[in-house]
Order: sequence, then structure tokens, then C-alpha cells
Amino acid sequence: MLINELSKRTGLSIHTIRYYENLGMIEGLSNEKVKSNNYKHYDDNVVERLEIIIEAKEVGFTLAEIKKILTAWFESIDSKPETLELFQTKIKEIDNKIKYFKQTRKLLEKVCEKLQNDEN
Amino acid sequence: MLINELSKRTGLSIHTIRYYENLGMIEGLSNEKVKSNNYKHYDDNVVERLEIIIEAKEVGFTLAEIKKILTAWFESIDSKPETLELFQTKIKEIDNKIKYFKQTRKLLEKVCEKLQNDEN
DNA sequence: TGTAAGTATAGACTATACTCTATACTTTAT
DNA sequence: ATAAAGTATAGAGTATAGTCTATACTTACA
Repeated sequence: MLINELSKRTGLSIHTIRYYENLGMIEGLSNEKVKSNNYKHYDDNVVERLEIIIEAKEVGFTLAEIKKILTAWFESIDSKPETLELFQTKIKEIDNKIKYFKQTRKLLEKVCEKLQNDEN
Repeated sequence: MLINELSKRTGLSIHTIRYYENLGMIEGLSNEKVKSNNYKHYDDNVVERLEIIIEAKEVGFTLAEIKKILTAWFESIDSKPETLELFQTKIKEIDNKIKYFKQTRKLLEKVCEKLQNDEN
């Protein structure tokens, strides 16, 4: 698929996709046989990678961190112990964040209750 | 307390605290009786506000959103229905995020397993 | 066949959230 | 009394993550 379809499939703008491609997080390939243009083709793997990017961003990972996740997951080249440690640290961070989330959720609920009482 | 102690109590840099103060998220008061300086004094309420800021930032709220939370919580002036709706939406967002977190946690665990297997 | 839509590349611009620097004044410790 | 440390203010600079614009070329369709 070309970038337009990829954009529609993922919900990301064409600009954002190209931004990620420039960062080396995904890669499209131009058809070697077609010499008249340089249009890049993206396969389902790229869709999968973009979905992981979206999900991991949601959780607060930086693009640099997500790039490492993708490399470890798809390329498996980067099997250095540091990378493993990074991810183990990140898992702990996620557990911590969930705690924060629950605390903040409670705070927000209290705020809502307060607002509703003040209304009356 | 002065800004230095506030910084130590919260772990935030003096610069960051002033940045938040400029945004109107916290407020220090200069002692009216002392005319020789303009040093601002911060009370425990400011510590509490900063702790809420830290917690809410962790959860991905923007400073603009956090400012609204603080206003609703401490000043209760902003009891417009829009604000209530905003927070109710945010609670749903938090629930959604927790789902994402759990998914990403699973992905990371799989990545870690993969890395550990590749090592052998 | 021409014109609208799609694609590629580079670079400028924006928003958010800091972070640092410069300047000037005040307080504290020796 | 003076040097070091603390404080205030304004404004410049940085990092991250886009977002937009300009230019140029290609393709698709009426």
C-alpha cells in the first residue's frame, strides 16, 4: 500500500508517518522495477509497527524508547543486556504508573463529587 | 518557606517552580511587612498543589488540564458544567489508558522473554 | 491531454514543558 | 564590611513531537 492508504489504516497523518520514517521507526520500500517514481510501498508489518507506536505512546514512552522496543521485537538484533534491563525497568515504571493512575482517578472522582455538590 | 525549601520538599527545581507560578498554578506571597525584599513565601498548600501537579503529570495530563483540576479542587470557583464534563471524560480516559498500560506491559514482557531466549 | 490528486524531500514553524542565562538586588556568614 | 549564597524577573535556548509549506515530479481520470 502507498502512504495514503497507510494513513487511513492507522489514523496517523501522512506527515506524522513520514516523520516516523525519518526517525527510522518504520520503512517503506520503493519498487525497484518501477523507475519512473520513488513511491514507497508499505506492508502489513508497517501497520503493525505503527499500531505498537500508537499504543506505546499512549503509555508515555518516548519515540526513542519505542524505537528500541520495535528493534528488539522485530529485528532482535539489539539483544544487548542493557536493552533487556531497559525494558525490565520500563515494566516497573508501568506498574508504578498504574498506581499513579488509580490515585489520580480517585482525586478526579472527588473533584467531580465536589463540583456536583457545589452546583446544588 | 522560601523557594529553596519548597524546591527541596517537592524535588522540583527552582526554575520549574517559578515556571508553574508564572502559569498561575501556584502562588507565593511576599510578606507585606518586609519592604526591603520581594521574597515569596510558600505554605503547605503550595506543597500539596505541587504534589498534585507531579502526580497528574505522571498520568499524562497537560499543565493546562492540571490547572483546571487545581482550580476545581482548591478554589471551587470554576464549577461550570463543562469542567465537570471535562473531568468525567478524563476519568474515562484514565480507564482507557490503564487498558493500554496492561497491553503494553504484556508486549514488553514478551519482548523481554524474546531477548532472554536469544541470549542463550 | 490537461488538470486535479498523490507522492517525495527539505526545511520552516508550532506547542508544550521546561532549563538556562543575565542582571540586579538582598541576606547571611565570616 | 565583604564575599558567598539566595531571590526575582525577563528573556533566550533546548528537547520532543509533531505540523505545515514549498517545490517538484508522477499518476489517474474526465
